[in-house]
Amino acid sequence: MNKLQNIENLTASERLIMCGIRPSVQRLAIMDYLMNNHNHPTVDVIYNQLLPSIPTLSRTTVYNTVEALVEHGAASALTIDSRNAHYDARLDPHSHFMCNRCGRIIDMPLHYDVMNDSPEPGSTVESVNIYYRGLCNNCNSRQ
Amino acid sequence: MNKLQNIENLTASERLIMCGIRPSVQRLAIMDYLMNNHNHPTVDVIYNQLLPSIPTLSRTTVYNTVEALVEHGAASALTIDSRNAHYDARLDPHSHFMCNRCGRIIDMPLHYDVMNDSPEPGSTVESVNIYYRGLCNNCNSRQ
DNA sequence: TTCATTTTTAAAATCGTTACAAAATTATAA
DNA sequence: TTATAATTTTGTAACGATTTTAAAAATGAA
Repeated sequence: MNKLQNIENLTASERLIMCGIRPSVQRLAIMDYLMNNHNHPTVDVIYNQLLPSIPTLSRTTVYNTVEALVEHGAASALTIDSRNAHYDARLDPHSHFMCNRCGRIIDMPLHYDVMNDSPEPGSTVESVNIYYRGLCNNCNSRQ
Repeated sequence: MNKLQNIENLTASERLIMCGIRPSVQRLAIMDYLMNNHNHPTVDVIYNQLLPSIPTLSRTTVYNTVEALVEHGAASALTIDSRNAHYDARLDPHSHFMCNRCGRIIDMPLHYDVMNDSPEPGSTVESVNIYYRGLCNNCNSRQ
């Protein structure tokens, strides 16, 4: 629902409520993790990171929650990695780079006005993703 | 290997050879299908389309072949669809739109000089994909 | 032809994700 | 509060795309 201007400054709880998602212990933990770790985690990473603090957590809950977050505009799903989905709580326009060697995903600034493009008259663009691939600095310097 | 200028004008056989892939009946059929059908097919679509003419064809062969095509630069893989990979034999710079309702993938012109962007000093960009998502004209007009 | 190499094939295994139903939790209303 | 309904979480099973594996078939070289 990303309507208000500074949704980026809200707490996890506030963002959930603003997006129409009822907060629960699990949803708060997942939203909070995503907002404080801009590492574009997979479901499995989120699950394993939160397991110590929520020992009863189920993988299904993580799947359900990230699906709800994306559906309600509280986060977005990246398809840059064909193996599995990555999730991102940054809501401002930006793009992504994935290193072909180490798999790390790096945020990049977005220089283009991509939202105004359209494939054919009568179509409507709802979202745009720019995915760069290559070798990151680390992997490049290790020859 | 996409080095020569008009690789787009070559036959399937010529493109395979130029990319260092030994032509076989199956590889030729797959390369030819991709070059003549710009519908961004999945492995399953390719498999089912070619099965009538190559009744012994195996899905594994299609997987192996598209992997080789991508690896050697004779085609590219699209990760726009989280369900499964789509393949594209168009080698000139362009971007893609996927309709959220019907799933159709439409080619779009590329207006930006994305290959010159870089995530961090010392990194190298090997490929860029721009993925638009929304509703196509067809699906929009059906309310 | 014979032998080595490459390619194809089919079946099984893997793995991310989804479906499902029961258990637990939370909200509502008497 | 207590009873009841609705929502959420959980664990297991199912699913489906992809990968692995090993054997069979095809190809190339000598």
